[in-house]
Formats: sequence, C-alpha cells, structure tokens
Amino acid sequence: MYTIGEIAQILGVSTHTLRYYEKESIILPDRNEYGERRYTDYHLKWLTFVLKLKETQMPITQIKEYTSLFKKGEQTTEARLKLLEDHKSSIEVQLKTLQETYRMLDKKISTYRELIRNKE
Amino acid sequence: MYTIGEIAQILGVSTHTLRYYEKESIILPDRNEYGERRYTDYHLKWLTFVLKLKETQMPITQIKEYTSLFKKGEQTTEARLKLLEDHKSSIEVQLKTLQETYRMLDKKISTYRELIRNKE
DNA sequence: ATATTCCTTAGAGTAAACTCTAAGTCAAAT
DNA sequence: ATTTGACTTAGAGTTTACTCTAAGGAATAT
Repeated sequence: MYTIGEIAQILGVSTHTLRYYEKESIILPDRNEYGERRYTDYHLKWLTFVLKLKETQMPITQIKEYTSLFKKGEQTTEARLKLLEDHKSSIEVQLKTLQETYRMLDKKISTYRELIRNKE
Repeated sequence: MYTIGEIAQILGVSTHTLRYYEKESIILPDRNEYGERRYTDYHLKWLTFVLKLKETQMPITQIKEYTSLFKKGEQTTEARLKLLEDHKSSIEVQLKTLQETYRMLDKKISTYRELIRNKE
C-alpha cells in the first residue's frame, strides 16, 4: 500500500498529475478510513504501463479509451487488441523518423566538428 | 519561388503555422512588391530541417535558439554543435523508450491474440 | 463585373496536459 | 501545544503550439 506522495515519487510524476489521471478515470486507487488514496502494487503496475504509453506519445484520450475497455472486461478484447496494434504502428513510424533524423544530425555534427578543427 | 500556400502544401503544414514560425523568427521569407511572402528553395530546405527537429520532439524554443545562433554566424559554431549533440542524445533516449515499449506491446499483443484464439 | 481564392495584419481563441490555489482535515515531530 | 507536512476537494490558471477571426487588398475565373 502506497500513499499518493509515495507513488508520485516512485514514478517521478507529481501528486497533481496522479489526481488528474484519476479525474480522467485512468486510475482509481482505493481509499482508507479517512478517504485518503491508497495505491496497491496493482495500481503501480497499471500506472507504469500508462506512463510507457504516454512516453511513446499516446494521447491521454486514447489511454482513457484503453482503460475504459479494460474495465468493461472480456468482450472488449478485440477492441483493445486493435488499439495496441495501432499504437505499435505509431511506434514504428516514430522509430523511422527518429532514425532518419539521427543520421542527419550525425552528418551535421561531423561537418561542425570539421569546421571547428579547421578554425583552430 | 513559392507562395505561403505552396510551401504549406509541400510541407503539410498550415499557412497559419508558417506565419507563426515567422513570428517566432524561425523563418524569414522574402517579400514581393505587394509585401507578400515568397519562399525560395533555401527557405524550403531550412523548414524541412526544422520540421525534422520538431517531429523528434525538439521544442520550438530550442529551434528558435538554433535559428538565432545560425543567424549570428561563425562565432556560434560551438554553441550550435552543442545544441545538436544534446538533441542527438535526446533522440537516443527516445529510441530506447520506443524500443522497450515496442517489445512490451509485442508481448501484450501476442497474449491478446492467444486469448481470442482460445475463445473462438 | 462580380465571385472566388488567394494574400496581408494584429490579436483573440483553442486543445492538451498538466499545475497550482484555496480552504480545510489529520497526524507525527519538537 | 503548535508547527510541519501530508492529505482532501473543486475549480482556476498556465504552457505550448498552434489555429482561427476580422477586416481588408489583389489577382484569376466565369
């Protein structure tokens, strides 16, 4: 069992963000006797997954959609599969763009280094 | 020589965006006798480069910084090199995250496919 | 010749994703 | 006992990067 502050620290996000995700129905922690949020390892695992999606540019709306499908249970398996496959495609595109730009930067950096060497 | 509309079409951005980039001093096209923007191949090349940086998550502020250094000429070579090297590092981090998430998604997708196969 | 489709400007509005404020409760630390 | 710091809520404010509006000028199409 973790408090919101502990989870925030573990994941490197703010407590504000965690409450925002809750408002968006992405995570629903348990509550203790005082009504305070209590997160379990299950919640931690889900949030870790969510952050991976977010880091790879999945918009919050889609993360919400996936979460909502998950809550609806077994009959949404196909829909969830489709969502993940679409995101996999999006990652492939991102990888291609990054690799291209990486090569371009490498060339530009070599040119700059050359320039500096000749100047000295 | 291209009009703003032509450049917008070629690059797949809106004319609004091109004017916004101009306001942010990222691109300064020539003007014709009526004061209308005229872009040359040089401008097109620069914008293509700028869009590559943007697609790989470089914030507009940094793109502005790079543009500004470029305009100041030779004495900013080192600073520009550093900026590009930093961005190269950022791309390396992004590539790592994407590759990890890609593998994770691949596993999850297999699990879902298995589930669906057993259900039928 | 009039309608359409560009173009111009300054500046207002929007969407996404936070990020913070205010007013208040509760519990551990000195 | 009171300060410190975490927690609660609803809702307002901020940042980034556009995106659009309004009011008007110029060139092409019917």
